[in-house]
Formats: sequence, structure tokens, C-alpha cells
Amino acid sequence: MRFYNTLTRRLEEFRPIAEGRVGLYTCGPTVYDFPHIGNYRSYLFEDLVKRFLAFLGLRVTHVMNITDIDDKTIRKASELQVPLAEVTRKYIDAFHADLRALNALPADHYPRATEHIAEMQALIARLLEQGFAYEKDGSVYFRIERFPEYGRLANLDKGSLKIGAAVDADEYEKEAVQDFVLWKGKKPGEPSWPAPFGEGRPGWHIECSAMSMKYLGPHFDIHMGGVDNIFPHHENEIAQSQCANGVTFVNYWLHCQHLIVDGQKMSKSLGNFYTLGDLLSKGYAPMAVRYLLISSHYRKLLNFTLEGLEMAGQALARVKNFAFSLRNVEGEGDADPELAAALDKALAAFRDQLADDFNVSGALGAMFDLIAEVNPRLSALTRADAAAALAWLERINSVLGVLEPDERTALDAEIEARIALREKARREKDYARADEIRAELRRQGIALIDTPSGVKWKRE
RNA sequence: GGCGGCGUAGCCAAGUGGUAAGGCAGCGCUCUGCAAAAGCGCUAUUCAUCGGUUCAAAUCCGGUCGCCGCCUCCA
Repeated sequence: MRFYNTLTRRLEEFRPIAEGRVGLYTCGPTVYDFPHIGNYRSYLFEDLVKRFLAFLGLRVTHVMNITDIDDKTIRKASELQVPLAEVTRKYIDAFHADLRALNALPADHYPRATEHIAEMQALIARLLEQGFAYEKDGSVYFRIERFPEYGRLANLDKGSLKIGAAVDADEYEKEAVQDFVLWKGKKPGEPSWPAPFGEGRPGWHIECSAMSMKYLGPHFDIHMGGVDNIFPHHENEIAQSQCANGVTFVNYWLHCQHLIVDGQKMSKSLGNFYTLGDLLSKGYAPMAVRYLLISSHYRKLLNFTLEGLEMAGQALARVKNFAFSLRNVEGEGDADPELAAALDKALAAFRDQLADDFNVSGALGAMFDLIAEVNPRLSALTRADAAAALAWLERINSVLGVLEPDERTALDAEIEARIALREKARREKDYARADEIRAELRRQGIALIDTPSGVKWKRE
């Protein structure tokens, strides 16, 4: 498989450092508020990459950090007059709940910044010892002059970095304006930790260097994040990590493009700012959100609209209907080798599309082609055929993650009873009564499908 | 000022040299008590635009128009 490496600005064949294994680090949330759907575009793309690596038989170790100490979390806690941990706990829980709703597979580790202060301090101490960092008025800064490769990831020339806006109240005494803070000296009213270089708290960038190193080692395979992370965050991570360890930090950098909403950058003032909760409360299904967010190419701007979300829901319904039809196949007999061959071919096409820089649109095309090929033959399929096709769909869905298991619950008996009543009404040609029962069930999210072999039902 | 991206049917979206995938929506028909689902058929001589290279271009090169991102906290 190959994909676009931000570092080299080229499509590259992926070769893991260790045969059959992948170390994956993805920048997680800063937990000061509910994440918005733009955040989830990135997280779901990361989930797709992870699922596809697993699909190819690779064993992935996935680390996603949680930034629970920074300017914004501190500000929020101070505004609400509650302890920092209370604020971060709330949004960490919300984040995990959203990820579950969106069917993202959990990471192996979710390290929190506040639980890795010692590791960050040790890293800063090493940078100080080697002269890559310096102390100034209780804070510690990284000296970018000491890292000639600085700017390579972002394709920026060190000398041409626009200066001025970067100077904020925190960072007044730096040797060079472009130098970035590793450790912020204590300020009144802010959480702080004692350190050899003075009491204070970590800067943002050092967190990811320290935690990725701890869980994945000094050199690992893939680092992901949103495009906004390229500069300065990831650039700074490279500088810190490579200067401290003297080895290449990451082999492949993968960045997900942002989404816009109704053609404009999402912002609260424009009223086009959505959290997952906003969409669910409007009645949209989380799987439709997932489908939409993963369905277009990750390096292209995605224009999110409610109309697009509805279309995604409809497209997904086509896949669900296919699965539904397969589950209701009742033909007896042997499996058709031609069908098996078609399934193999379609799966290979699906895989090839994803292996080419994660072309999800192309992969979906391969899936729908197969569905269109099998649908006309549904009535001629045997149970063995249907089982093969369902196994195929399950394999596809192990990557896409857009289908939920067909859940049958205790309510089933009641539903079956209602259906029996409707059947009785139909036999008596009391269609008004029959339609009334169907409409009632519909309101409960149960759709009825009359087929030659009886009534089938499903949840919508 | 520097770096970079995008413009394909009503909508979404693949395709980066060999003659326009796929999805949604729409229309007609089949099936059905009616629906739903499914099926069949129809729906871009054309890829912002102008010019060039080539036997061949949506794909390569150049110009023009339009839209957007980053260089600063941000997925």
C-alpha cells in the first residue's frame, strides 16, 4: 500500500519498521469543550487507517494523547470556578462516548498529559543538557537554530517565518521569536509542578514527544493529525524528539484535511457549528455521520451539509438493504462458485482502492458494483451463497465500520404479534386496518416488507 | 510577502495520457391490495476557461477567471 507522506510530499510505499507491526500515534483532543464534527473527520479517518492496516493483517499499536493541561483547559476551569480535573473529566467522557457512537475502535493507550509530567521533564532536561534548549525567566525554550531541519515538514523556511503575531504574553524573553516553549514558568492561580528548572507546567508540543516515545519508542511508523497540526505542533515534535534521541522520529506523516460547513469555515458565530450531539438530536444516525465523514478523500476539503448527511444516510440504507435481503435468502443448495469469484474480485478491488492513498470513494464504488451485480440474482441465491456474501460484507465493514450488528431484542415478540394482526387484516381485505398497523410500527422505527415468502421486518 | 490546494451531471464524488466509476435525487416501467425493497431502462459527446504538446488530454505544459487553506491557538 502507498499513501501521501507530508514529510516528503510524495506518495510512498508503506514499509513498517518491524515486520507485521505498526506503531501509530494520533494527536487527540484538548479536553476543554465538546469536539465538533470537524474533529471527528480527523479521528474517523485515523480510525479508518487503523482498520485498514488491520485488514491487511498488520498488528497496530495505537496511541492517542489527551491534552488535559493547557491554556484553554485552565481558562475553562477558571471561568467555571471548578477544579481542572473536573472540567477535563467531563469532556474526556464525552469524547469517548462520541467515539463509541461513531464506532471508532478504541486506541491501545490514551495517555494524559497530566499523568506524564515526569517523562516530559526528563525530556526537557535532556534537551537542556545538550544545549537544544535554554532557560529564561523560569521558562524553558527550544532553540530552533540548533535544528537545521526545522521547517522541513511544513515546507517553511525558518528565516521567512512571519514574525510578530507569534509573540504573546507568555513568551517574552526568547532568544529568537520562532523559539517555542517547552516549559512554562508558574503563574499565579495556575496548576504547576515542581521541576529542576523551576516550578511550572509543560508546553503543548513536548507532551506528544514524551508520550509517543514512552509508548512507541523513539522511532515509530505513522503519526497522524489534522492539517493544522503540521505547523507548528508536528514540526516542533520532530525538532524535540530528534534532538533528544538522535534518531529519526517518525517515518510517515499523514494529515487529514479540514471540513467546512455550508461552504464556510465552521464557527459558532456563523451558526454552522455542529457537535455530534447536535446532529443526533436532529434525528440523524451516527452511522450516517460516520459514512459521510469518511466517504470523501482525506486530503480534500469536505463541505459538510445536512443535505449531504441525508444522502449519506440513503447510500448507507442501500448497503443495509442488501444485508437485509441476504439474511432473508431461503434457497437450498450448494454455493455458486461464480458468486464466490465475484466476491473475491470485488474484495480485491476494494482493497486496492484503499491501498492507493486511502481512496475510500473508489473502495465504495467497488462495494456498490458488487451489490448491483448480486441484487438482480437475489431470488436465485442459496443460503450458502448468502452466507458467503454476508461474510464478504462483514469483511468490508471491518474497514468501513458503518454497519451495526443486526440486533434482535426482547421487543421482537411484540412486533411479531403486531405483524400477525396485520396479516390477519390483510387476509380479510381490511387494508385500512393493515395500513394503520404498518404506520404504527413505522413510527416505532420498524419497516415492513411484504415478500412472496411472507412479511419481513427491520429497524430503520 | 512566502508555501500549498481546489474547480468533473441537479447534488456528492472517483478517475492524473487511451477515449467519463460509484452514491443520492429525478423520470418511465416490472413486482405489490397499497407501500417498501429490489429489478430494468433513461439521465455529462463532456470534465471552470483559453491556448499548446500528443496518434490520443478531465488527465501533461502555459495563460486567464473563480474559490479556498496554511505561515498565529485550532482536527
